[in-house]
Amino acid sequence: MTAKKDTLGLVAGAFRQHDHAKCISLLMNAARDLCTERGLRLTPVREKVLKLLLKSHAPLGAYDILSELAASGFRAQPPVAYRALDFLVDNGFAHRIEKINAFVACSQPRDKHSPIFMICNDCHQVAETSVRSQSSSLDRTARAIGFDIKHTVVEAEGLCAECRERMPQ
Amino acid sequence: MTAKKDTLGLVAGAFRQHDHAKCISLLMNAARDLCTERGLRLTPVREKVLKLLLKSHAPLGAYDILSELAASGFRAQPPVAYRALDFLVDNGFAHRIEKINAFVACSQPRDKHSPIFMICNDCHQVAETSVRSQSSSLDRTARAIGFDIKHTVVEAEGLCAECRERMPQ
DNA sequence: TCGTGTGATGTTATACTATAACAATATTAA
DNA sequence: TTAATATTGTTATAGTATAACATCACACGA
Ligand SMILES: [Zn+2]
Ligand SMILES: [Zn+2]
Ligand SMILES: [Zn+2]
Ligand SMILES: [Zn+2]
Repeated sequence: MTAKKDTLGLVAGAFRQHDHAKCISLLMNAARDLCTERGLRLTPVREKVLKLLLKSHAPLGAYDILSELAASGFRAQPPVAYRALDFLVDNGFAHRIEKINAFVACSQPRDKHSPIFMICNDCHQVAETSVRSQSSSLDRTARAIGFDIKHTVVEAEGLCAECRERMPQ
Repeated sequence: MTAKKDTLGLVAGAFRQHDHAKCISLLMNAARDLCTERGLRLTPVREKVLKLLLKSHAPLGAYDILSELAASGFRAQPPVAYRALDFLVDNGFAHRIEKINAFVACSQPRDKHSPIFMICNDCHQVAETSVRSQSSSLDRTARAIGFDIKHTVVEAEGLCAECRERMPQ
């Protein structure tokens, strides 16, 4: 019960009322600052892709991004999108969602974390939460068998609370 | 500490010494029995695909399976492999591993479960474990935000104990 | 300032993964 | 038997991702 409070604190914007304009500018600024701090280059195409990901909390496929880049006057061959996405993912500004071959902006780019995604099959929005703890089944099992985890994928698909309430019956 | 014992009990064959011939025949028989019990048809192509998946604990891509089907005289258009795999996955005889677009035979086809995969980047074997409990971070978070989970993807990639020991230095 | 090395982008081509659509056949049940 | 249903055969195409190599931009020491 007390744990839930903490967990809730980590729930990203999607599925929750929030000031999304503020959400966007906050994350955009965070990215700019982090790049400066770390000597990374947030080039025009990289910045544009991050902006596209931040526009909503719905995940975008690489080819969705490619179309939008083209519409904005960028070069639009697949490697352009994939390279920008690789940069954003490698540096923690975005995550790849394996289940749906899509990408979302990270909601906590400052903290190293293992993201957990809840993918709503109805509204197609995605909520990001994360675990910093070593208490997940995954970590416990890995330790038990001596497996050294480099990266984790934790995703759930189903219905978000809002869509469930809106459901017939 | 006591929990680890239970967790270990769920670890599948891969990464552990085991009688793999027995492992294969056990799972093959389980599939045949379950199909009989449930009125499912383990047709030749479906049985062949399951055999291919059971041959090792390494995951196979759909097109790997397609080649092997062709080599065994089966028709070899993509839908043939995908349909057989869909049947096996839908009925719990195999799982899809999202991170690597590949398939493995399930190691506990009798029990409904949410599988967890540990994918070794060196030997490319995969160990399946599972959680029946509602105690994972995923379940706790889902309950906290009212998200209704239909399916989960939990995968870790890294190095298995054996490969880590074999590593230079 | 000029090279020079590094990283980033441009571009073509291709590889890999998956499904739509419809025809043909086999199985099951009325 | 016949009709409904499930499975398989086949062609074509959609969707996702990367290899390879050319060119360009920028940082930094000479
Ligand atoms: Zn927002
Ligand atoms: Zn994140
Ligand atoms: Zn085995
Ligand atoms: Zn399983």
